[in-house]
Amino acid sequence: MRVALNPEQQAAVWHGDGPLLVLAGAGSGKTRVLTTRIARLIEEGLPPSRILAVTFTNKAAEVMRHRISSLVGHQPAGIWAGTFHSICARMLRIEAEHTDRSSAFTIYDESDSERAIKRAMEDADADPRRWSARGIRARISDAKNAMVSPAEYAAAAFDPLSRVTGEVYPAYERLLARCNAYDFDDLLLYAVRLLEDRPEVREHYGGRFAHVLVDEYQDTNHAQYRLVRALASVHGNVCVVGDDDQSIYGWRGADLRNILDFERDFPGTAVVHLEQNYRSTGAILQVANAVIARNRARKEKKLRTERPQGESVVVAALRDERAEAAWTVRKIEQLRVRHALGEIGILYRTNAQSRAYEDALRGADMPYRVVGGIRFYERREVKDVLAYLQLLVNPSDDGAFLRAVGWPRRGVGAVTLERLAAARAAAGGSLLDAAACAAELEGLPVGPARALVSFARDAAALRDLVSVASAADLAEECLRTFGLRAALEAEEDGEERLANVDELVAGMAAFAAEGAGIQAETAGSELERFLQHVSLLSDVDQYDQEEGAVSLMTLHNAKGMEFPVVFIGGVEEGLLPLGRSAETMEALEEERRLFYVGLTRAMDRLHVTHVSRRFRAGSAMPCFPSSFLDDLPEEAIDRRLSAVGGWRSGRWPRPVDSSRPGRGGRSDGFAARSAATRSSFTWRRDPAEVPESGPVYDYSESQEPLELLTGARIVHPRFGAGTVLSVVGDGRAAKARIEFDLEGPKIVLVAHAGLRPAP
DNA sequence: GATCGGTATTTTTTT
DNA sequence: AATACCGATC
Repeated sequence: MRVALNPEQQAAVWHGDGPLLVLAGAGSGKTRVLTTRIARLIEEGLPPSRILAVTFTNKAAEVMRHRISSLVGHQPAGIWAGTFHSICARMLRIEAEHTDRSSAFTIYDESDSERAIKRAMEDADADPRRWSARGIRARISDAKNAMVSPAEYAAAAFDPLSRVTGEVYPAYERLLARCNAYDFDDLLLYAVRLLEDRPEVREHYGGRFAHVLVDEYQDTNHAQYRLVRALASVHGNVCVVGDDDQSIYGWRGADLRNILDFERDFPGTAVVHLEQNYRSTGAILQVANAVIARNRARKEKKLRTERPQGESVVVAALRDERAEAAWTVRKIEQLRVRHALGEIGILYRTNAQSRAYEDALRGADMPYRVVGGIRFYERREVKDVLAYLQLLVNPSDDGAFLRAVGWPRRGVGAVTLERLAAARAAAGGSLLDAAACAAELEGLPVGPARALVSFARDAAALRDLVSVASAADLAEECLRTFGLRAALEAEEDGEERLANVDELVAGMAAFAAEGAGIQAETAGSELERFLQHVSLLSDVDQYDQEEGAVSLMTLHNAKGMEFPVVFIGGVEEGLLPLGRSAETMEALEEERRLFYVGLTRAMDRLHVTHVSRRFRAGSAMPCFPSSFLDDLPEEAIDRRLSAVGGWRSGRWPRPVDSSRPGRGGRSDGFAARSAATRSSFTWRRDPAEVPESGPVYDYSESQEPLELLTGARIVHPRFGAGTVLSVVGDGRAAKARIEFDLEGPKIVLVAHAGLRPAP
């Protein structure tokens, strides 16, 4: 094994038994350390099956397996490598007999879960008008990630929402158990329970895995921490790798304390710091370091690079998102001589931002790939087909039943389903069972009863084939038997949907051909394995970096990647940091880390853009440069100003941030331009400046933020013309009190009102 | 019981 | 802008 490693990396690779914490800065070669360490263990004779490697995506696990095999010269057969979720799912399948679910369980994604919550709310008599299923789902998810049981939750619930949640939570749990289903959070939760409550299971896995290695440890939540702790309790050989500066999943329950307290939780921990960056130029790193240095909650460190200073980081101010996208594409065209398109990444905060880029790229005939957005497996038609298949594998799955029975239309509507649910409540069993006996149900008209019985009969017949037929054949059979193909053909935009369904079937065939997911330990039908496989796929897992295509993705999805050329768009107050996150320090710092993650993806060239106006939620919003841009070291950046956008003076007006003292504040919500204490820059005319096209609405003239000051004349789409009386709050929360000429005084939410300046 | 059309509500980020 | 939900009509 010959790999060039620096002394710190070597220390991590050669560290023997006992806990190891690797604090690895961006681009410091942490994946390399992890794979080399595993390769070393294997070369020393440890069977791969005794290693557990947790990665953040399935893709990362795949890459890791590949690298290990090229290091040791053979496939690391039997190694457990995957995400927390897929590893837990696997464990729950194997150990199904120790749980109250069978190994054919369904995995509910967020939308399945929300539907189930709605049904649980009915069971718990929670008023659906008063409480949103979405909100309750989020609460329950938080509780599960923190490993709070329904009883514990209810006991601590005092405010009204918590009380309702406390009632829905147990009903939801019963419903999931009845459906033989787990939601995403359950996979972690129940796996931990299995390990913590069953000594024989814990000893089995603890003994089996001689080494546990976890990547991206800064993004683990409490349940994941407990899982690591339980597995490591037997041998203590746990190696975690992470960077507190790259923790970006706090909103999903990730707890920074896991990494900050690691040394305390695992006594005798050896710590290795990797601060040598091998990825980025000096300028890029200088900018990134300056940005992250502003965070208070972090372990002090400074990444260094031996690479040359390189090109300055370009900061460009553009007029709107179209100009931003056009500018980006122009730049890419210039860079194309030196860089393959596959070396270029465009990153942004929200998926909605991809649209402008896609339009511009398409217009320029430039190939691109978008990671994320509307996911393939979340498309309506794909989910519909999956529901049928799910029902074959797991007939207890009421969610799948409801989805399947509702499409295509077969004369079974809400009323019939209501009666069916009532019958089931009395008799027990699943909705599918109840449907099979629908003929005996009193008060049910013949039509619906017949439809239900025949549906159940078809499902039972197909179910008999599950153990013998291939997944793809079963899918085809489903499409035919239930008339799905015919229904899609009859739909107006059915062609595309049909194509997606065909792609799904092709995917099943490919899955079988690759033998993917075939694990000696996980028996079960091919269909069963396929379904569990796809429900845990992430966007990134389906992403194949292509030589000839630009990559577009959110900053979150870009974690762990690198590109020679990076563009980060929409670096504006309210978008990055997003929404109200500037209001609390924790949220603001997480947004800053997200920006930092984006900056550190770049190897050679980095571009940051912001605009002065952007369409959001249907209306044009004024935009100001992100406060994150305040900290950029002038000597490492190159400012560009397009003539059709940006701010002409070297001063940036922006909404007053009341949480930051020292800025001039006005009660009306906006800083006067003269009060903005920005330093002056020299703006350069940008060579790639975008020519005007089409009618241009010169925003900077007609609707500067000052226009929203008291006395400004505006036009509201519904209420017509009016005069601004006052403005309270800022960003998305800004509310304006406006005296309308015809309707009198009203308070409107600026973000939603779609106000225009009066002509 | 289905379908259509209106209105209300909504947007982070993802396993 | 896009979707979900609700109510009215067929």
